Amino acid sequence: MFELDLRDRRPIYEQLVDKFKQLIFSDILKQDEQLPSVRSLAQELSINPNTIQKAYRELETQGYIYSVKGKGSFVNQLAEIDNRSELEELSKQLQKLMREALFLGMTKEDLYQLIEESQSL
Amino acid sequence: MFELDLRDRRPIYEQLVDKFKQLIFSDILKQDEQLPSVRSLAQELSINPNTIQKAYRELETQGYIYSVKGKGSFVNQLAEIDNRSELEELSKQLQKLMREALFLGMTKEDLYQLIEESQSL
DNA sequence: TAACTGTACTATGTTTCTTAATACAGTTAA
DNA sequence: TTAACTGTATTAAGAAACATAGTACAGTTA
Repeated sequence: MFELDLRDRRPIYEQLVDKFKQLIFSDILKQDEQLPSVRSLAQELSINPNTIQKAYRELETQGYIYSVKGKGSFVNQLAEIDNRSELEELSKQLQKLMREALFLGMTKEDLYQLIEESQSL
Repeated sequence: MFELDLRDRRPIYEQLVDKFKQLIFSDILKQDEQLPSVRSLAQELSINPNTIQKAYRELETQGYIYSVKGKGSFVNQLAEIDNRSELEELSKQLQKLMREALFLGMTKEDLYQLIEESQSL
C-alpha cells in the first residue's frame, strides 16, 4: 500500500502526511475508513512507530483524520477540514507553479489539460 | 528587495532559491541582470554569507544563474535551463495541488481564473 | 593598490529528524 | 477475565541537516 521514496529529501513523516492526503483527495481512502495502525504500518515500512504517530498527529491537526484510543485512526468528514486558510494558501502555491510552468514553456492549453486530468481521478 | 519568512519552516537557503526563481519567472529579474553579491545580501538579510552562497550554487546547478569569479552572479538565458525533467515534475506537482483544490471545494472555473491571473504577471 | 567579486575550507553549535525502549489507557474478541 | 490489539506519552540517544564564524585565495575593477 505504501512505499517510501528514498530520493525524496523531505522527512519521512512529511512524506507520509502527503501520501495520505493524496489518498483522501483521490477518494481511495473514504470517509470513516480506517488507516493502518501505527505499529503495523511502522513494521510494513521498516520505520519507527513514533514516526508514524507524528504523521498521524499532523493529519489530525489538519483535520483530515481522527483517532480513537483503543480503536484506531479514521478518515474525517470533509466538513471537519479547515479549508478557509488552506484554500488561500493553495491558490498561492498553484499560481507560483503555474508561473513557473508558463515560464518554462507550457501553454495555457497544457494547463487546461492538467485540470481535466485531475478531475477524472 | 528581500524578506525572510520566519514562520516558514523551510531552510533559509531553500527560501532564497524559491524567491529568486519567482523573480525570474515574473521577469522582475531579467536575463543577464546581476544578482546582489553574496556578502551584501548576507548583510541585508542579517545572515551568513555561506548561506547565500549555498542558494546561489543551487540556482546555478538548476541552470537559473551563472557566476563569474570577481564579477558577480547573473540571471541565465532561458535556453540554459534544463526543463526536460523539470516540466514533468512540475506537471505532477500541479496535478497534486489541483486534486487537493478540487477536493476542498474549488471549481474548474476557479482554476481557470488562476491561470489567467498567472499569465498577467 | 584598494575594494570589490566568487569560492573553498574547517570548526562549532543548533535544530530537526529518527530511533529505541518503556509505559499507560482504552477496545475487542476469545 | 485475559490476551492482543488500538492510540498516546515520555525520555534518551544518535544522526543528519542547517547555519554561523573565521580565514583564505583568486579574479575583476576603478
